[in-house]
Amino acid sequence: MPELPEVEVVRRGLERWVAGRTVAAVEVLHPRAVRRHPGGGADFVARLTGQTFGVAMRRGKYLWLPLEGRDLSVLGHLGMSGQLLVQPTEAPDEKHLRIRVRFTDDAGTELRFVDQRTFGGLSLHETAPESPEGLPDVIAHIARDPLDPLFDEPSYHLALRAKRTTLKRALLDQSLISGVGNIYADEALWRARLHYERPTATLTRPRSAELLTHVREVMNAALQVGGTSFDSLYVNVNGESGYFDRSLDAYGREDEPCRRCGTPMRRRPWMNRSSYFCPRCQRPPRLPS
DNA sequence: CGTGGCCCCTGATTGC
DNA sequence: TGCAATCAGGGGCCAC
Repeated sequence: MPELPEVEVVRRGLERWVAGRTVAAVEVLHPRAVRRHPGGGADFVARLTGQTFGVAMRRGKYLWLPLEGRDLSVLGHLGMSGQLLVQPTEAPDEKHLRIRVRFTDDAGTELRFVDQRTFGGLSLHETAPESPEGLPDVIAHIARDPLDPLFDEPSYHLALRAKRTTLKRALLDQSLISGVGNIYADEALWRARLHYERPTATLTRPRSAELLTHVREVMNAALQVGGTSFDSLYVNVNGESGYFDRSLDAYGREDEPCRRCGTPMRRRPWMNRSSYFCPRCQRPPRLPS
């Protein structure tokens, strides 16, 4: 499933294959794929047709395509199963094709949003006031991600200290730090030898800095692997193909030996999903609240 | 207002 | 073998 590294690969693909192209026609094949668009499918089509895409931007797991000469962007989120593909116009429709964007040029390709589970979608939004990056207004509350050079580390630490919540919740809270999902949260916590239920307020400054380093390292490692395939015509690698699977140390490794100490890894139900951890390397907090 | 929990969706997998 | 239950999980939304 796409987290920050996968979305960045998609962004690079869009920058290469879609920037500067003008929209000739738009088809919305499933209403849920545009549910975040305030005016619905017909309005999405009407307002996007004739516009020209600028260079794709990304923050966390969101990406957006600015429209040239407008304070307006197409905002995209891949959800669990979304893909943005640049396909030859004659390629057969994917089973879960939700949105198609045709262009006025003769490059012979079109942009397709394919999404089996329809957790993701596209929508048009105004640019947030005074945002140099052209951030869409509806994601103005999303924090910068750990790979953003302007990520504010001292503020992040202070926010962690002030919260009355636990570590993994904080890692998944997109208003504190964006781009971290369930998989990379478990990976970073394992690398930092921290338990997912540890209260954030107990983290010292060096400890939170260390955690952040591990978050960045695991994301950069995934990005390196994912970055190998964006030469192709496809804008993204398949988020479900699992190219990073072999490199995972925690996620999905229930009962398998911890790669540090050999203790069987554990899985715990957590917020309708799972947390994987080493019971020896990642000791639970003394007073779980 | 901060925090935690529920639920949207579809296909693969598991269990009886 | 077939059908139902379970699981996957990002994030909006709502209740407390």
